[in-house]
Amino acid sequence: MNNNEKMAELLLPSIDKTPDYYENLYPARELKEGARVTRIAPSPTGYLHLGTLFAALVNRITATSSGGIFYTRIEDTDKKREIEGGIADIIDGLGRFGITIDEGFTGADEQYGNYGPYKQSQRAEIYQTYVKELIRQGLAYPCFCTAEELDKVRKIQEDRKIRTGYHGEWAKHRNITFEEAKKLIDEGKTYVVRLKSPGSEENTVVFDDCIKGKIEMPENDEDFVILKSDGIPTYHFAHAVDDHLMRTTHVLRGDEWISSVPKHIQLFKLLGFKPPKYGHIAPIMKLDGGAKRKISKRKDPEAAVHFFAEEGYDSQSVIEYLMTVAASDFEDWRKANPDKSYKDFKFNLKKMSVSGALFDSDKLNNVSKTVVSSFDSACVYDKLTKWAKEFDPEFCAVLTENPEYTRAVLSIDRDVPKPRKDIAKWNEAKDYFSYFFDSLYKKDFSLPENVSSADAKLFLQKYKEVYDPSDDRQLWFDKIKAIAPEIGFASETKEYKAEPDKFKGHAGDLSTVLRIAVTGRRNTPDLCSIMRVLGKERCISRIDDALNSL
RNA sequence: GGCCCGGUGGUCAAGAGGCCUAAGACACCGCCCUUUCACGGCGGUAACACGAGUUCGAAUCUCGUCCGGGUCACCA
Repeated sequence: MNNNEKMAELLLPSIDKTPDYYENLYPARELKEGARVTRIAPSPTGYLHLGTLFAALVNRITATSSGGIFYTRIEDTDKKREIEGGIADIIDGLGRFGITIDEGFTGADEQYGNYGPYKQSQRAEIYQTYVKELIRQGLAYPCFCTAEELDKVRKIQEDRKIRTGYHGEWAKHRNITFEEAKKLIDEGKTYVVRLKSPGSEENTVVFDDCIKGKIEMPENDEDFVILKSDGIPTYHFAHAVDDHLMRTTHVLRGDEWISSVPKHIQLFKLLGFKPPKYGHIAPIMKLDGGAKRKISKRKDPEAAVHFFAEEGYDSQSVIEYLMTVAASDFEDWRKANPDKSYKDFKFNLKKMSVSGALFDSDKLNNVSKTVVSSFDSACVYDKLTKWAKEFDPEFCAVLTENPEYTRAVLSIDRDVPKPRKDIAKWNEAKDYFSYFFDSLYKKDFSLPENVSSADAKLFLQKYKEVYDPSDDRQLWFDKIKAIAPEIGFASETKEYKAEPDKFKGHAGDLSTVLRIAVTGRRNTPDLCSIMRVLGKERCISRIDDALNSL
């Protein structure tokens, strides 16, 4: 045994497998030419974040459109930051947004597939096998520096204004001998394993990013940590081993990773792996004061995807919005294919924005109105009551008290060829539909400026006499038109516009009076339909109420 | 500070040396349609960060300046 081999045995005595074992265990995937294998590798340190959802979407659609595989892997190598229920929240969250998972974690405790386990804490032995091999080849070594020592070194480097980090002559244990290591271990000292980087800052590494294009950076010369003192690898090392063994073809991740690519490429090379294609996704930004910054879990409510559920955005709306952010040509496609699933869109990573886009809630609302307008009333009933049940139980009780009635309310101007685009999120619904429910109804009889209270009363009086709930839309309005001239209003808007001085207003103003009397507001969907749903009794009583109050 | 990346209307963006007198979408404004509102249709305000250079010609290529973002852990 040479010294490297002795070192390997000293540090990882219990590892008895070799990389070959795993290479055979996880053979190349049999997929058709061009199929892309992608993944999302969240760490369960918090709840599902907008950025994670966005990355998942991009990975998902990249796999889908190439006939490939999209899988999930849990990166739980940092036990200190892990939170309870984190995995479930992330995986279930993706499910709620319709992101299907082909392989890997499909639930908090469920994993599926031939390339597992898909949780890094269950893969310690695999990583250690590869670390052992690196040590054997003299490409990794133990480092016994404490955090304090490392701090001190960095201070010195800062003072001397030289590049900080554990590299070159600053790599204290780079050439540690077997005997020295053994002595320190026998003394009970803890250590990490570092890569013995053969790189030099003088060299440049070039890679072609699927999203950002060609990027050049200095080669990595830092002896970064690959195995932490607890025997668990760092992200960098786990990424190389996992994405190789799981046969990932495209690593599409947040662009905060871009600066570590030289490390990763070096690792792949040293381990004898073929590097995947990288694509670095620009973050979704937010305006804070005057400054643009990455949307943050801690500061921004909309960073946690849960926020959208609370607001009552349909998951489709959020996905649709995210697609417009992901692909600059998506909106044109959508216009041409209004009824297709976004999954049929030919997604091209090259069309992705290179720099971060500001989160635009106006745009989200606009997109969402279109999405919601495509739902029929039965669908809206289900979605709305489901939302209300969780976030506004009182409203839910009101909605479900008489389901047939609520369905009729929801179908107004909806189950028609050109449905209204008026609701973006369910938390707007309570106010929007309030006048249909006596317990929520708030009367407000403020009249338009050109209608006197006397004329309004006169009109309502006359209208009551001819009101018939069975009238169709045409007849309904004809009756209002018929009354108009009797109180000095024009029957036709054109008439009024032609000679405004001859009239007090037009029939439209009178319909507004009726609208105010019946619904307490000036703007509503089609009043005739509303009155029909409201029923004669309620309409008459509200008109009477208005008559008394005006 | 070092290293990366990026700067086109308020926002998202098309744009690959002449097709740019710079698309489209959201927001905003006006008009039309109209029982109100919304939808829809038509129109409008509004942008190539700055300075040099290359070129017959630059939003597009080069350099510099400025500004913004990311990253420099036993975190991912």
